[in-house]
Parts: sequence; C-alpha cells; structure tokens
Amino acid sequence: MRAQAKKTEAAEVVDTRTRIVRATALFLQRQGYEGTSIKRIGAEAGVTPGSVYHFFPGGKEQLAAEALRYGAEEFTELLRSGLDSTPDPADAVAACALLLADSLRESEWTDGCPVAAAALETIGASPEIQRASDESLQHWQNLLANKLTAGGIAEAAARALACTIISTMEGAELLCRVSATDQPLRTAAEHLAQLVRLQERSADPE
Amino acid sequence: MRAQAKKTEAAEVVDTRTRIVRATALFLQRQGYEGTSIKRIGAEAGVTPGSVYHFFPGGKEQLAAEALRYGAEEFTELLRSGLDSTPDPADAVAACALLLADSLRESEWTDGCPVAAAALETIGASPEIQRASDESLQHWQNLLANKLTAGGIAEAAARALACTIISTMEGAELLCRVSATDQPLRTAAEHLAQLVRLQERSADPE
DNA sequence: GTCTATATAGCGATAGAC
DNA sequence: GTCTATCGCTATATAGAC
Repeated sequence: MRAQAKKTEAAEVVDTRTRIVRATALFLQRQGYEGTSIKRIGAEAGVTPGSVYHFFPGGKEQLAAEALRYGAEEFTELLRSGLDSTPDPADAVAACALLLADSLRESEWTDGCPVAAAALETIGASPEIQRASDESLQHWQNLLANKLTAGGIAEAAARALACTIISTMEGAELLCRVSATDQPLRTAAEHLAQLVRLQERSADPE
Repeated sequence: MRAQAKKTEAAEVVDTRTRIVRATALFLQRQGYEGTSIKRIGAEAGVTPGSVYHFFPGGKEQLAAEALRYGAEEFTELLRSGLDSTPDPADAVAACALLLADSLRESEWTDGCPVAAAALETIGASPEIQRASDESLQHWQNLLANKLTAGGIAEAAARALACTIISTMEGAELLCRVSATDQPLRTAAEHLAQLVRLQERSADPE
C-alpha cells in the first residue's frame, strides 16, 4: 500500500499548513498568545520557523488569528453536539456545559477555550485577534439563540439568554481550570437550565 | 503611622516595593503574565530591573503572584461596594455587575480582572500563580455567599449561587472587553438578579 | 516548499559598584 | 536600596541555498 493519505487510515495525514495551524491552536489553548513561540509551533508541527513564515507572511499575529478560528470550530462542534442531544432548550444548554466539563477534565484542565486567553492578552493591542475572538463568541451565541427561539422563546429574550450562557460557560471554565474541579461548570449547568426555564414561563403564561 | 506617607495628601507617596507591585498589577490586567516584562515594570515604577529583583528574589513569578493578590483586592472593594449598596441580595448582585461594567468602560476596556488573563496563561505551569488566582476567586465567592445567606438563602444554595455569579461576571467581562460594549454585563446583571430571586422563592415558599 | 543561517531585539536574571 | 553592566538565552522575522 502506498504511503499517501487515505481517510480511512488510522494515522491521519494532513498538509503542512494545517499542521502548523493545529499546533498553534493547541498552544493558544494551553498558554495563550504571548507564551507561544513560532519556534515551538514549528517544532510541534515538524517544520522550521522559516516554513511557518512561508505560509503566514503576516507573522505570529496572522497565524494566531487563523488558529483561533480553527480552534473555535472545535468548540462549535461541542455546542452543536450538546444542543442536538435533546429538544428541550434548558436540558440542551445544561448538556453543553456538562460536555465542556468532560472535555476539560479529559485534558486535565490544560486545554481550554481557544479564544479566552489570547483575547484577554491582546485586547486593544491586536485588532486582528480581537476581531477573530469577537466573531467566534458571536457565532456561538447565534447557535444558542437559534435553539432557544426554536424552543419557543422570543427573539430578544433568546439573544440575551444566549449571551449570558456563553458568559457563564466561559467564566465557569476559568474557575474549573484554576481549581482543577468540574464543580463550577456542573453548578452552571444547573443554574443555566433554571434560567432558560424561567424565560420559557415568562413567554408562555398558560 | 510612618513619617513618609500621609493619606490625606493629594500626591500619594508610596514606597518602591509598592510601586513595583502596583505597576505589575496594572500590566497583568492589561496584557497578562507572559506579555509583561520586568524591564517595563521597572520603567513604570521608576526603577531598574535590578531593584525589582532586590525586592522579589523569587523573580517574575513571585512578583506576579503578589501583584495578582494586590489587584484582586481592588475587585474585592468593588464587590463590597455593590453588596453594601442595598439590603436586597438580588439587587446587590446586579449592582456588582453594573459597577464592574462602569469600571471597565472607564478604562476603555483595557484594564480587566487581574486574575483571569494571568491564570489562563499559567494553568498547570505556575502553581504559585494558580494558587493565588484560586484564593482570590474563592474569596470573592465567600463575600457573595455571606450576602446571600444573610438575605435568607440556605447555605448550600448560596455557595452554589456565589460560584455561578463569579463565573458569569468573569465571562461577561471577557465578552464586554472583546466587543467593547457593556451589554453582556448589563444582561448578566438582569439574569443574575432573576437567578437569585429564584433561589429566594425556592427556600421561602410563603 | 523546506531548509540553514542569521539579523536584531528583548527577555529573565545576576554581579558588584556605590 | 539603587544603580550600571552584562550573561546566556530566546524571541520574531528575514535572506537565500537547495
């Protein structure tokens, strides 16, 4: 059999550019932006710094912005998975928080949100990264809002709820990782479900 | 009282060590841990790097841990101010979120939580900073829980609520700073007040 | 497209004069 | 207690061979 890539093979083969983006996304989740060097990214991807700059002439900032969007897509999948797990919006939101807790514990709290750390480090300093962060956070809120409106919650209330859900999940993730426990996200799951049910009742006073 | 400092003076006089800690706390809020250098800290404090190491032989890590606690105390004061503004726990919690929004907007979203950025960058890499972060987050939760129990909420429910309140405020701060709007924190204030009232009713079914 | 080699700068940290 | 000077290292980024 040839050495070339077949999707069915166990060891996935990806092109160099993708390996670089993946390595960057991983380090952004673990150490943020400033703590991640092009040299280490290259080493993880199996290339030299020169190759990194070949694909990303805009340097570290361009690479980070693209890796941030790449990593954000993974969290989008987690959200989709949680939201599709049940038709009930409140239960679905709780499922998302619990999935996140499981995912974080799996990496022993090392691999977190690809947006949070990099965004906090570069606010007001890198418009490129800030824009990518903002778009990811907005996208997640849209996914949630769609589920909530589909469940009968009014548009405005759904958008507000979606915003608070992302806020709470982001903050609870911080507390989980710092304390190395899943309690904050499990508690958040409970409270967010209560909050969703509260808006359901407000909108539908039968 | 010492001879050098008088609190009533307009231009506050502080000793070198305190100036270094303050400068570090400021940079931690703006750029996080990795993006802050000893050289810049010294420049901001008006001393050379050598002086910084004179006061902090443990280096950047020791200095950051102490500055983090120093900066956390400022947020403690903001929390106290919000909690003391009204006897009603739900209103008090909302007041805290709104005070935070005002404080962030005042710096044009540049100066954020002294814990969040540094903690996310150093999880699993600096036990010293991680411990200081954890203690600050726990302390804030204790302040909130006391207010909630004083308002008639049962101990366990109050602790859980306090955890979610800090989670939501931390996450909403991230969303506010990234989007340069106060909407996430204002929405969070509303939702957190609803959540507190919900536990009040559960505990006291009159 | 990937490499070696390097330019330039900044980093954390230390030694020792004053 | 504060300084100057510097060590050893790493950073981002570039130039050019292959």
